[in-house]
Amino acid sequence: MSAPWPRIVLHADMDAFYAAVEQMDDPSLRGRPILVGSPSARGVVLTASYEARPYGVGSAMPMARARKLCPEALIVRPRFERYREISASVMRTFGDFSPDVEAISLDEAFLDMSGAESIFGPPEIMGRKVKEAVREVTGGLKVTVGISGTKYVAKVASGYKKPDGLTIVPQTEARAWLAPLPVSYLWGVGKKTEPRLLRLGLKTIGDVAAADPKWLERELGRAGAHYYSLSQAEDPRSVVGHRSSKSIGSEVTLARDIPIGDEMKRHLRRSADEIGRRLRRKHYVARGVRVKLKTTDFQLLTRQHRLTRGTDVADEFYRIGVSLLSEFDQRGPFRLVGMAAYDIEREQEKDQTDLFAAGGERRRKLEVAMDNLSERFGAGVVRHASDLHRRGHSSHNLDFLDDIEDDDE
DNA sequence: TCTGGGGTCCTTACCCGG
DNA sequence: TCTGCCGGGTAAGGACCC
Repeated sequence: MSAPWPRIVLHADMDAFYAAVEQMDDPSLRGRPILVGSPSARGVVLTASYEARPYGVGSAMPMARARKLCPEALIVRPRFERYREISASVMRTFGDFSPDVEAISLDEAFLDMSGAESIFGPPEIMGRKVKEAVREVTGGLKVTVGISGTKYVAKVASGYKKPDGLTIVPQTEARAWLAPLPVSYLWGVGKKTEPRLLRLGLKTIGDVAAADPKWLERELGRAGAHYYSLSQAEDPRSVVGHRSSKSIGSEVTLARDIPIGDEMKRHLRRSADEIGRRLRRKHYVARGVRVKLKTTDFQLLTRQHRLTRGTDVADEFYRIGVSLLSEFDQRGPFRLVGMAAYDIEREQEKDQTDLFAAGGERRRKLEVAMDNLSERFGAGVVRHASDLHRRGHSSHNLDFLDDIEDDDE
C-alpha cells in the first residue's frame, strides 16, 4: 500500500526523560508535577514532568519562575549517573534494531532502518516494535518516535505528537507535511533568526520552500541555502554511528559574582582536574585550552591558547588557564567561570617517549594514580590528599603513586 | 522571570608568509 | 623595497541544540 522507502530514518526521543526516570525509581513521585534541576537561586529546569507542563513550565526555564508558576511541584536534583545508565541500555536496545545508531544526547537517537522492512515490517510496525522494546528494557519508560526518509523530517515528526507518539511521514509527502509548520521548526532557526525570517515575510516552512533560493542566500548567507533545502525536505546527512567529541569542558555558574582573583583560580583548578580526568578516561589528549567568563550582563568572553603538543595533564590546563586570566580586558565581577580543552584527538601510541616532557610525565602518572584512588576511596579524600601534596604539606612524598600502573582500559 | 552545563558549527577578524 | 593580494591558521564571538 505505501510508497517504497529508499531510506528509512527513525528518530527516537524519550519522553520527559529525567523526570520519567525519577518517577519510575520513586513511586511517591508518580502522577505528581516534578521539576528536575538544581534548587539553587540561579538554577534552571532541566525537565518538567508532564503533570507540571500544563502550568506553563518547561525546560531551560529559571527555577525561580517555575516555582511561582507551579508551587506544588516537587524539585528533584538530577542524578546523571542514573540517567547515563538507563540511556546506555536504551542505546543498546536500539542497536538490536540497526547497526547505525547515532546518539544525539542521553535521551535521543537516530536509527538508520533502511532495508530493514524485511526483518521488522513496514515503518509503522518498526516504530511500534522500537517503542515496545524501550518500554520493556527500561521497565516502563515511554519514547516518542518519528520516521521519515531524512534525519530532519524524522526529527520534526517525533516532535509532532509528544508523549508516547508515533508519527510516520513518507518521503513523498514530506514537503507538503512540513509546509504549514512555522519557520521556527527549521533546524538552526532559533530566537535570533526567527524574527529575521518573519521580517522577510517568511512565516511558514512552505513560504521558505516557495521563495527564490538565490534571494534566500543573498539575505541569509549559507544558512539561507540550508533552510531552503530543509524546506524541500532535503537533508543529505547520514546517520553516523560513533562521533568523537571535539572539546570537553567544565563550567559553573557561581552563587555570587566574583572578580578575577584567588577564588576564581580555585574554580579553574577544579575544572582543570575534571577535564584532565575525563580526557584520561577516554584516552584523549587536547591541543588547546580555553577559559570562559560570563559578565553580570551575560556577555560571554573567552581567551584561548594553542599548545604545541597534545596533553591530558590537568596541571598544565590549570597553569595555562591562570595565565589566560590576565588577558581579559575586564576584571569582573563574573557570574560564570569555565574551562574547556579543544582540538581533542586520540592519544598517540605510548612509544613516543617525548610525548610528555620530563616533569610532565611524572605529573601525569600522579594524576592517573589519583583517578584510580578516587574511584576506590571516593573523590573527597583523594582531593584532600592531592591538595596537601600540591602545597608541599605532605609529610612523606607520594612517590609510591608512581608505581601504580595506568591500567584503566 | 532572569536566565545551566554540556556541546557543535559558523562567521569574522587578524596575523603571517609567499 | 614597498605594496597588494591570497590563503591558511588561529582567535573570539555568536547562534543554536539538548
